[in-house]
Amino acid sequence: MSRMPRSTIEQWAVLRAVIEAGGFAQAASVLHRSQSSVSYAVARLQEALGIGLIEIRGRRAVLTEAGAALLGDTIPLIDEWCEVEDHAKALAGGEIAHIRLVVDALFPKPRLFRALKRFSQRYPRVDIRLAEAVRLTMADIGHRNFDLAVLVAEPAARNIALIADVELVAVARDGHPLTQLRRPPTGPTLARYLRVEIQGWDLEEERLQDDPSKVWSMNTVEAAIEAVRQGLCYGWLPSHLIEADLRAQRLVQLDFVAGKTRHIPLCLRYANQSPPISPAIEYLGQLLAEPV
Amino acid sequence: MSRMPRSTIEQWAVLRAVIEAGGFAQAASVLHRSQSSVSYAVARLQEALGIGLIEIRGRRAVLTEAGAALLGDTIPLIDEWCEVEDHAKALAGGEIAHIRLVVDALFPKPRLFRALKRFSQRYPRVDIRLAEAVRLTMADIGHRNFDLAVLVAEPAARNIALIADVELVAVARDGHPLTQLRRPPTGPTLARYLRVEIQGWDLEEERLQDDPSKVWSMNTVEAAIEAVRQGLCYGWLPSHLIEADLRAQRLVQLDFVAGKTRHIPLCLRYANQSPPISPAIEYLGQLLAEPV
DNA sequence: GAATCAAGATCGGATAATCCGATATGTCCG
DNA sequence: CGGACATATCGGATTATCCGATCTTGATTC
Repeated sequence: MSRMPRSTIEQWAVLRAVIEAGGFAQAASVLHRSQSSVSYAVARLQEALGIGLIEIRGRRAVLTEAGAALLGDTIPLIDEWCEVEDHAKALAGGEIAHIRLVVDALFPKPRLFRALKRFSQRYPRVDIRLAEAVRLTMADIGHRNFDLAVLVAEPAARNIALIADVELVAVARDGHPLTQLRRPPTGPTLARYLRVEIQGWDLEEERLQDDPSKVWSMNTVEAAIEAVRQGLCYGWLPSHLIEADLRAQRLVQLDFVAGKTRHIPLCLRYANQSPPISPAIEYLGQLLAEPV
Repeated sequence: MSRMPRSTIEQWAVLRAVIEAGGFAQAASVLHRSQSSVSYAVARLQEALGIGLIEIRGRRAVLTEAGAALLGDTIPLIDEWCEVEDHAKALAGGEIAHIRLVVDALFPKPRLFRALKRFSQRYPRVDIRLAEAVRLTMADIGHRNFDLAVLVAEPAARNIALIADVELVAVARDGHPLTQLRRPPTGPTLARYLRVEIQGWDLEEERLQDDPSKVWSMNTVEAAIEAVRQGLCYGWLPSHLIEADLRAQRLVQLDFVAGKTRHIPLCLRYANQSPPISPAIEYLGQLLAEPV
C-alpha cells in the first residue's frame, strides 16, 4: 500500500507559478487568484513538508536549496500530470484508449509501419494492439475483437474499397526441377511437385478433394518463403517480399500457363460499431488506405 | 503557463486503492477512512474529468477502459510523487540536496567513480557537483564553494589523514635523447631538456628564478601525458595513468639520481561547516578514503 | 532619516470541500 | 423472497480554501 501524499499538485503548481512569474502577486495575477491565496498555498505546502522552500530575500522571492531541488523534481511531474488529464479529457470527448488492429500478413510491412508511425504522431495516446492474420476474411473473424482490419477481400463484397493488391508470383529455388523444364508444365506434371501454401489455421483438410497436388501449408509467410528458399517446395509468394531473392537469383520465377502472377486484393474493414467510428480509427484507416 | 490540474493525486490514489484492495469498503479500511469518503473521492474524480473510470458490475468494482488506461498512466506518477515527498522529508531531516566535491586530477579516476557509484546507491537523491582541481591545496580554495575535497596534502598540516599517495615516475618517449644516456644525467645536462609539469592556474611565473630548466606547464594531466607521448618533453607522470604506455614501451622510465619515483600525498578535507557534517558527506568521505 | 513604495504575511468572514455515520439502493445467493 | 454484501447518498459537523482588507517589512527616494 502506498502512503497518501501530503502535498497536492496544485500547491506545487502554485509554487512553480510564483517562481516563474517572479513573485506572489504576479503569480496570483497569472493564476487568477488572490495574492493571499497564493501565499496560503505556499505556506501550506511548506507546512506539509516541514521544510522551507522559498525565502523572501529583500523584496524578491527566492527558492531555498531544498526548494530548488524539489521543485526541479516536481515540475516534470506536474506536466505529466496535466498530460494525463488531457488524455482523460480526450477520452471523455469520445477518444478511445486503444485500437485493435488486425492486418493480413500479406499487407506490406513497410506500409503498415509507416501508417502506424504517422498515426502515433497524431494520436500519441492511443495504443495499438496489432494482430497479424493469415488470409482471414470477414467471415473468419466476428464483428467483435477488433476495431479495424486489413483483410483479404471476399469476392462477394463488391462495394468495399480495395486498399492494396498483393502480387503473388510462382517461384522455386534456382535449380529446382521446375526451373529446368523447357515448356510450361501441364497440370499433372505440376502436381508431382510439392507446393507450399500460406494458410491460416481454420481451414484444415477440406480442399484435398478437388486438388490432387501435394500441398504443404504454412502458418506464416516467412515460413513459406523459407521453405521455397530451401528448395523444399515451389509456391506462390508475395513479390514484394522476394525481390531480393529474385535479383540474387536464389529464387527463379516460373512461367506458368495461367500468367505469371496472381493478385490478392486486400480491403479495409471497420467493426460495425453502432456509435460513429472514432476519429482515431477513421484516421488510421485513411493512413492504411494510402498507397505508398 | 501551465493549466491547473483539476484532479488531485489523492483522488487517484484512492481510486488505485479501490482497485488494489478490490472494493470501496476494503479500500476504506486500508486507507483508514470511511467508505463514504472513498466513494465521494472517486465520484469527485470522475466528475472532475467528466468520464467514468470505474463501474460496479454486479458486486464487484471494475475499471472501465478509460479508467484502466488512465490509472495505468497515473500509478507511476503517484509513486514518483511519493518519492519526491520522501525526498522532501529527507531534506527536512537535515539531508542535503547536493555535495560540491573537489578532487585533484591526480586522484585515480577508477577509485573516484567507484566511490561515487557506491555513494549514489546509498544516497540516490543527493546530487554530486564534481570539480576537478589540478594540484590545489587548502590555501588555494577557500572554505566556501565546496563541501568535500581531495587535495594535495600540505606539509604543514600534520595530522590530516592521507587517503592516497600518487606515485609519479619520470618518463620520456622511447627514443627521446634522455632515454639513450648511459649514465644518470647531471643537473645541467638535464636542464637542457624540455620538461612538462602538471600545474594549476594560479602559480604563474614565480618559480623561474631557482630553476634554470626549461619547463612547460600544462593545465590537465592528460595534456601533460600527451606531450610526453609525443616526445615533446620528459616529465613526472602519475604511474597509474601510464602503465599501458610503459608496458608497450611507448614511454620509458628514466633512472634519475634521486630515485625513480616521487610521491604526491592526497588528503581528504571537509569544509569547516559549523553545523555537524551531513551524514551523506561523511559517507562519501569514507568511500573516498577507502583504498581500492 | 522620514516618507514612500513594493511585496508578502496575516486576519476575519464567507464559501466550498471533505469527512463521518447512518441509511437507501442495488446485486447476488440460497 | 429475504439475508448478506457492496456502493450511493443524505444530513450534519468539520475543515480547507478563498477573497478583500490590513499589517509588517525591506528597499528606495528625497
